[in-house]
Amino acid sequence: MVKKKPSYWLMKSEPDAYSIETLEKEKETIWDGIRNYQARNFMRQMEIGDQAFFYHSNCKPPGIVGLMEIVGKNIIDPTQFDKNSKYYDSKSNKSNPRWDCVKVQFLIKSKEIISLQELRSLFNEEELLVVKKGNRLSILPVLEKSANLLISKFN
DNA sequence: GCCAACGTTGGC
DNA sequence: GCCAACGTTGGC
Repeated sequence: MVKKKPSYWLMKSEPDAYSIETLEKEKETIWDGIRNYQARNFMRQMEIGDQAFFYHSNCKPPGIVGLMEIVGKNIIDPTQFDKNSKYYDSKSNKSNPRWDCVKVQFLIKSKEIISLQELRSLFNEEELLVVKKGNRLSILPVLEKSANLLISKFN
């Protein structure tokens, strides 16, 4: 059987909420709390075996800190039904859940953060969407070519 | 369907 | 804290 080439993604998280260090300890997690349709739809496009760069946002400095692998998909986000969660969504219902997510597994941590500033010196907006000013999407696709360059920067 | 008001993200 | 860049909501 021929194995499909993985696609690459970038997933943002504020390190105060969930960091690469936490993922390294826990080994895997479900990427819950996504409440943006475009970001959700990107997760639906992901396939098992795809890889995703872990991006620390809203911190100093922001940037790429590691790499993960997609190990599960179409997972109902449980926080949408949890009234105590900040991600509770009163408009979602269990017979037709609005929010689902993927499960990710820790692969590697970058020796040093690849800061947004450095990313801007390496890529233009087309080569890596996260360098676009004002880009608020928390999940983005990454071109294979850009992914290869990024991975080579990890050591 | 339009659009104003409002909310959120996230860099700086 | 400021603000740019959107996404969402709701009146009409």
